[in-house]
Amino acid sequence: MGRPRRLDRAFYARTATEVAPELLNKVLVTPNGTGRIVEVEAYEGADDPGSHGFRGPTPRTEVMFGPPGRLYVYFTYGMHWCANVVCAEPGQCSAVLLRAVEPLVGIEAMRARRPRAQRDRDLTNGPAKLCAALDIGEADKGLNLLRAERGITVVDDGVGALKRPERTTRIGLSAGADLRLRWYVPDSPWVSRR
DNA sequence: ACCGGGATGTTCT
DNA sequence: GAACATCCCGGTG
Repeated sequence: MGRPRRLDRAFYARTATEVAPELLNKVLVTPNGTGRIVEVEAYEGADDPGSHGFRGPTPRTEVMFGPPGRLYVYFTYGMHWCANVVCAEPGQCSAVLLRAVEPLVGIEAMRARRPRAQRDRDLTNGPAKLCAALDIGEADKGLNLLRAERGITVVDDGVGALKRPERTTRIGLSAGADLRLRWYVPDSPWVSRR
């Protein structure tokens, strides 16, 4: 296992549907902690009624239409931040929602930022939970993962891709609920749900 | 275990 | 005014 390597532009410059399963087992790095990605969902553009970009770019979603390797961060339900990795070439809409990570570094600080979590497995097993645990929010909108802007990036630490990731429909949608664009690490206790 | 509802504010119709 | 890529809590079985 070599030194951790930052994911590059070529990795992200494909459709989210291609990138998403390959993001499993990669490591999300922030100044506030790190976690292994164990659950993701792909969101495409015009073909995907579940995507925020389905009806074209808006001030909120323009990051998803921009260059790959940026962070699309959005605010939802009046309370929660969620984070996506932007994929594909500029002009296309494609992004991968980070739904769950396994804490690796900084778990004590994550406990402090998630005081309601009774068990460690509840710290980061949801898209808004992991953003709270790692303090990802408004300030991180559009940041460049390729340059580790604000200290945030995704690295490959050599663990390797999953041979057989579990694949299901996405969670929490009405439109596009039939598309099977969710992947997770089988048997991981850190996944949001089975 | 499952289920229902409240919190909370931005975005879009 | 409705919907929302969510989370948390309190009910019941």
